[in-house]
Amino acid sequence: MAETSAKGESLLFLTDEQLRKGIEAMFFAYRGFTADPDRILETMDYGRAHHRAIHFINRSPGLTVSGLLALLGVTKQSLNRVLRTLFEDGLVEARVGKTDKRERRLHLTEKGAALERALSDAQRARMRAAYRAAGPQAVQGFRTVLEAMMDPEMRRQYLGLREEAQ
Amino acid sequence: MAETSAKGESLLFLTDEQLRKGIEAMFFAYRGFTADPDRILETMDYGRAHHRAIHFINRSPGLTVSGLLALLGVTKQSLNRVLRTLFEDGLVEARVGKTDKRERRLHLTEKGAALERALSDAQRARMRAAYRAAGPQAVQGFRTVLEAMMDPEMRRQYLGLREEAQ
DNA sequence: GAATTTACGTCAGCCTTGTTGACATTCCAA
DNA sequence: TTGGAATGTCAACAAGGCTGACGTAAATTC
Repeated sequence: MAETSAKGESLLFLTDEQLRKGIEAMFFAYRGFTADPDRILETMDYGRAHHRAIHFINRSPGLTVSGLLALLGVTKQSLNRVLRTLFEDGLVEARVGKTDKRERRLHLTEKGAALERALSDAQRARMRAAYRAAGPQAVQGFRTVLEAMMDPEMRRQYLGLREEAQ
Repeated sequence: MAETSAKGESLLFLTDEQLRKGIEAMFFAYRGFTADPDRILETMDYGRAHHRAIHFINRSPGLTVSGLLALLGVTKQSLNRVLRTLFEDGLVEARVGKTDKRERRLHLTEKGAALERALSDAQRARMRAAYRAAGPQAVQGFRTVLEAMMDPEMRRQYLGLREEAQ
């Protein structure tokens, strides 16, 4: 992949110092990345874990619990604690699977969708500003490097998004 | 900034869908980013918080506690718990400041430096593989977008690295 | 039709890492 | 000399990870 650019021209970008800069960039940028939604969440009684669940349920309506578990990479006990509060507060609802009645298909309620919008609007605003400042070429590179940094299994999840909703 | 590229050519990279992909890329990539050091840390009795402290002390020997506090963005009580175990285990040592004797200048011991090397070797290996696969142009874009995504204060910290050691 | 496996929930307990609040010490600087 | 900065520390609490064990209903397999 990335056969395009002059890859062999110079390996200066692979020095330990360059890599360290990249590592710190990830650290600091991730803080910015989560800062805006975190501010919204803390006014309610939610945390980042709730945000992640809401995000993926919104992205793939009808997602099963085990599907969500695989995406988030946590234990079911941990996820359940979060899901329970989302059910109780009426942000998420579970519908029994049509073909397999053991499954619980997760959907956002109107209220849940509203929160999702608030959270992702905030997060997208920052992302949009960063993208705009950096330009399309940089965005392309950004995505390429991030994708290469994922574990293979996560990369599958990331790339195979479209076909795993119901 | 980034006056270089054809910025006005097309704004397709700013669609909500593109932004959502970017958001998920950050999420999944960050998991990969921390996975290797995490594996090493959990064999010892340490966590990610220890890693972060060790990283920044290594980068800026002689860093003060409050300097580290600012970099990490946590409370002193939280940091202190971590620092204490690092002192006890002989990975970090504190030297009283020369000019200001209230300050405790933090340094890695040989043992601490060894752990730092192990952790950053693991993390750099993944970063290097990603960089190599993506190519220098992509790496440039990656860094540009991440930098734009940081909070201004964090960007200062990130860019002003070199001059804050003792 | 019985046995097993799968999907899910739940109880209990533990750990790390974050938080707030309060208080003490030391030392620099005005 | 006095205020404030740099630091440590005690206590208590919360979020959100984890493991282990157990239960139930539905699907699947033998």
